Order: sequence, then structure tokens, then C-alpha cells
Amino acid sequence: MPTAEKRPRADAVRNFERLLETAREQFETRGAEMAFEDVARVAGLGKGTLYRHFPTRDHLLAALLASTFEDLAVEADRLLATRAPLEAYVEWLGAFDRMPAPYRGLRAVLMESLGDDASAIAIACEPLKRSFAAIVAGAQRDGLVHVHIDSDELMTVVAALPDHLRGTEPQHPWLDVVIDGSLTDAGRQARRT
Amino acid sequence: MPTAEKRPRADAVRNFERLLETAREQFETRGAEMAFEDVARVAGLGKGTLYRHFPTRDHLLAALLASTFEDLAVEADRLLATRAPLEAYVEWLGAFDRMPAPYRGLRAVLMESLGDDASAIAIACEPLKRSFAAIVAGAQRDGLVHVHIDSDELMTVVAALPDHLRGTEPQHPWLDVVIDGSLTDAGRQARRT
DNA sequence: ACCTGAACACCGTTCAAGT
DNA sequence: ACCTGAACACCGTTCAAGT
Repeated sequence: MPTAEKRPRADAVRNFERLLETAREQFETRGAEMAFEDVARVAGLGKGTLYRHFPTRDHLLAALLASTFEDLAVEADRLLATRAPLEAYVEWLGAFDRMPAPYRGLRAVLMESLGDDASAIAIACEPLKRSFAAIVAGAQRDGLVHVHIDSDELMTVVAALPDHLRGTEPQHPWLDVVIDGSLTDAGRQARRT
Repeated sequence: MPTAEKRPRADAVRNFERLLETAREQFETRGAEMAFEDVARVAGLGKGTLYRHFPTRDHLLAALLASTFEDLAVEADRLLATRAPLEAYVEWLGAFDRMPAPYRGLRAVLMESLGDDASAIAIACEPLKRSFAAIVAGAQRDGLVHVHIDSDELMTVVAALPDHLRGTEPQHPWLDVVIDGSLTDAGRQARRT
């Protein structure tokens, strides 16, 4: 008995991969606002083919970033299991902050998409959101992070930190300010020791 | 002896004002990404005329916001003169945060422009930046705000707070987190009393 | 000196025709 | 079933011609 999912045509599979590869190159050199048209042209395929595989820019970016998002979810689970709550919280936010670094304009996209639950990116980020939410809940249970902090919103705020304030350091200079502002007095105390 | 500045032609003056007025309407209804073309068309003038008066979108927005920027500078001076340093700091940031509220997309523009000293908006903001810098310096002198906080960067970060996290309250819910993160322990202490 | 709008460019999106 | 690229739309920007 055949599988429910029909296997796509061989040329469709080939084109899908070719587009993804070209998009990745464009994404790295031109940033997240790369021209949709160029991706198709450089890949040597029609625009329609690109639209067939990726109906929106979000779908394309979500496909490009899928493995990055998975890594972040795994990292969150690892930190939750192996570190103290506050340490897990601070370290994961650092990892999340560094993630968009190689891709110009990605922060702006994330900031928009994370809030819109219907977007392909938000859907791809769901596991990662859930894992970070567990870290935040743990830190809140211990009275280290303010209870009114929402983990999804915090991610959005961190993604919104202006790119051009970033220096040569891997970590955004204002991340520490946001983290500190999210901590209770006990959390601040604990962070110093 | 005539003035050094030649007086512009009467129709030029009339058109300038007409464009500004139309742009304000468009800005309020369509947001900061309003179509440049539409402003000219709705004003009943050619596109070239718009470009003559406002070479870039930034020039147009700077003209629209000039009085708002002036108000913020005056307000900063007033707070510096009449309030305790911490109170002036917190209150002015609140005023700055509420300022872009009526204009969709203005935050994104500010976030970009404030960092680029050559932009018309950054130039229009210079008095306001200087006045706020004085407030920050005062609060830092009293050990209430961390010394590594740069007042211009702080403004950029506040402008970058995601619009869609804003609720019905006039003040952005994350402004408090950023402010708290910028304070020293003494500053936090003082804020509670 | 200033205004006008045609003209060009660039790019996103759709869809009829082809394989 | 999938691909192609012409065609349309929208908008920013420039500039030759007009007043």
C-alpha cells in the first residue's frame, strides 16, 4: 500500500534544493531583503517555480533557518537540564542574540514574525519558544525573573535590539541591560555570585 | 540692502505648505511608509515638486516632526531644571516613548535615523539629544544610572521597542524593563521611594 | 526659478501556455 | 504535475520641456 503523501516529481525536488541553496547564498550576501526575483534568476529557474515552492518570503526564510531554530531548541533543553535556572536563562538569551548575526536584516524579520502566530517563521519557532518558556518559568519559580515577564515578548524585544549598536563583540551591548531589567533583586544578587 | 537669503517665489511657498499638510494627513492614516507618489498626487502637484522640496523621505519626516522634536527638547530642559535627576530621567523617557505613538512606523524610522548622523532626522533631533544627555549625565553623577549607558543609544533602544507589544496603555510595557536595567542598585532603590 | 509629468528602473505577483 | 516567462501593477527617481 502506497504512502498517503505522494512523492513529488524528481525535477521538483531538484529545483527545491537548488532554490534553497541559491537563497542561502543571497541571504548571506544581500541580507533578508534579497530580491525574490534574483533568487529565481540566479538559480536559473522561473519566478513561478520559486513561488510554487515558497509562497511567501517567510516560507523561504523559515526553510533556510529550520536547522538553526532546531539547534536553539535543543540548546534550551540542554541548558534547562544541566544548568542552574539563572545561568540557563542568561546563556540561552546570549545564544538567541548571536543567532541572527550572520544574516543582515534577520532581526527585523524575526521581530515582526515572532508576534504573528500565522507566519511560517513563528510556526518554525514554536519548539524553541516552548523550550525557552520552560527556562523562564523555572527562573520565575525561583523568584529570579520578574513574574510579569513573558518569554515570547522577551525574545521579540531581544530580536529588536538595533543592529547598528552592535559592536565587534559577539554579544549585543544592550542585551545585558534588558536581562538585568528583567531580573528581581534576588536575581541580580544571584547573577553576581 | 537685501537679505542674503533670497525670498522664494510665492507659488513655491504655497506648494511647500500644501505638501507638508498633505504629507501629515498621509502620515497619520498610512504611516511612515506612505507612498511618496501619493503625497504629490493628493496635493495635486507633480512628483518633481515634492522631490524639489524634500530630497529624501527623511527630509519630509523631519519637517513634519520638527515641532514635536522641539517640544521634547523643551520638556527635557524643564525636567532637568525642576525635578530630581532620577525623576527627570524616567519621566522624559516616558515622554519620548509616547511621542511616536500617533504615527505608525515612526519608531522604525527613528531607530534607523538616530544612528545615522547625516540624516535630516538626526540633525533635527540634536537639541533634544543634547538636553537628554544632560539629564543622563546628572543621573550618572549621582550614581543612579550606570556609567556605561550612552544616552543616544538608549534613545535608539527605546525607539526600537516593538510596536505590536504595545497594549492600550500609553506607555510601552517594556520601557520599564529597559529603564530598570539601566539603573544602578542605588537607582533602583531610589526609584521605589 | 519653479513646476510638470513622461520615461525609466526595479521588483513583486499572477497566470495562460507549454512540457 | 510542474515549469516558464510574459504581463501587469506599483512605486521610486530623474530630467527634458514648459511657464
